[in-house]
Amino acid sequence: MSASRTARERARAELTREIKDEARRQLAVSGAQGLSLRAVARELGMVSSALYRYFASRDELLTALIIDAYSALADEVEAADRAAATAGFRARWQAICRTVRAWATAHPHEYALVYGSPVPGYEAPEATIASATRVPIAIMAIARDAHEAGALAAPAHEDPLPPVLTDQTARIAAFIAPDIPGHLIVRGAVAWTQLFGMVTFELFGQYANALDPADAFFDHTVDRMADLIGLP
Amino acid sequence: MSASRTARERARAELTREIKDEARRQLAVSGAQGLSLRAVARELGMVSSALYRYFASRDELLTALIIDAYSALADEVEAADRAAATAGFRARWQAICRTVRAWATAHPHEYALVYGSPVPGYEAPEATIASATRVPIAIMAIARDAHEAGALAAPAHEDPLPPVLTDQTARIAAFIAPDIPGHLIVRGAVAWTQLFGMVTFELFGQYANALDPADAFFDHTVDRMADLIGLP
DNA sequence: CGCAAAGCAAGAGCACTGCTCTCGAATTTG
DNA sequence: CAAATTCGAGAGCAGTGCTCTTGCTTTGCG
Repeated sequence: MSASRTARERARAELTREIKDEARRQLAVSGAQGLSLRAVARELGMVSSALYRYFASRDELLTALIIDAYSALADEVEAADRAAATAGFRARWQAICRTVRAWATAHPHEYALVYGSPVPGYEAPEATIASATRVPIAIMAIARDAHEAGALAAPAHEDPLPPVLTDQTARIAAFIAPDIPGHLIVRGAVAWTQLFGMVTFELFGQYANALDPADAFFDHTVDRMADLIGLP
Repeated sequence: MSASRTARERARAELTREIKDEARRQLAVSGAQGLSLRAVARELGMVSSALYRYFASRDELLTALIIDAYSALADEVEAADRAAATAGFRARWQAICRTVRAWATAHPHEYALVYGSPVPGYEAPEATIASATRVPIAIMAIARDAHEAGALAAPAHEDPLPPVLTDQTARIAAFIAPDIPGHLIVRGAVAWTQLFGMVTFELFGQYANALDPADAFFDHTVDRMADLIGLP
């Protein structure tokens, strides 16, 4: 039954994996532009048309790679967060930042695939969202934990948020912990944006000839953002 | 002389412009992926090989479009900065931010071309740098002007910078005004990164279903960054 | 003015791409 | 065992970037 089903299905699952692996390999070499279905098939010793039994189109293959990339990054980020759990809130935030940057540096083309320009004219399918939100959720979770522990420093400046932002942060808070104040969500979003803004700028060359190498600026700003959130 | 030279050269310049215009039009519709030399040539009523007299390759056409995009954005940003000159330092910063966001929203594919993933495996040629630095320079100039006017609020936190960062900020300051303190350059770079991080996240869909529409978050964070720099 | 030199568009052609369709062979299911 | 499904192979279509050769036009110099 399950063994008989695996006969074909297992071969299918394995080939699907091999296709993605080979595609990832090509991606790392030539980027999303250079990803050729025919080349993938050639490398796997099959003919190009056979590949369409596994992925209906090039875009579908890319979507699969996008989901995998989001998941791979989130796996590492969550693991780093857990590993730093006992070292304090600021250490968790620093661990997440370092992990994001290291992963992006190690897999620049995969990073570009998910955080760079959307590749064709296609919309990111719903399936990518769940994986994409894991990193910002991990960041917000630090803010929540610090808030619940009463460890957050008093913010410098607390004007009331505009109504739209109050609604949006409340809806976000509902996913993390309902009692997080809106201001804290906003500060988390700023830190999240700053983190990926830095990694993107560094990877895409905007810091060239000025803040490159960006290690010092990165570490300094990570601490700045921890201050902004109010982490001890 | 100059009139005879224009006979051919003017035709050449005009055709070069028409090619770029048509390419920009295609870019706006189908993105960088969909930019086809053959389609551009077809639309202009010429044969594809003739196009190679004007641009040696597709990448060279893209590079030309990149430089134009940087310049177009910088033109608008500098104009907005000048227009807000009398309204104060914070108003200048806000004007720049609004202009960047508006331009990016109006020209998403051109924005993606310059601030998204580097398109092929190609390095941004030196020629792009001059145009690319105009926006960050405009931002740093606000910090410089506010500093020289003695209008900056005292920063919250002033640990000495690490040596690498001191060197880098000193080298940047040399292009703006030598007496700007390193901390101020760093804060300007944070604000600059945040600005483009927000625009990129918004345009590429990372705020979808959470901070979208991002108007309120954007305006709020712009003010937050003005606070960070210390603008009155 | 006339003629060589340079600039130009056109066309054919190469090697490649994503994708479709059909056809036999293998495998799973009833 | 037979029917139904799944699969790989191959041919083929329309399109791509890019090269090279062939003539024509414009330019600049003697």
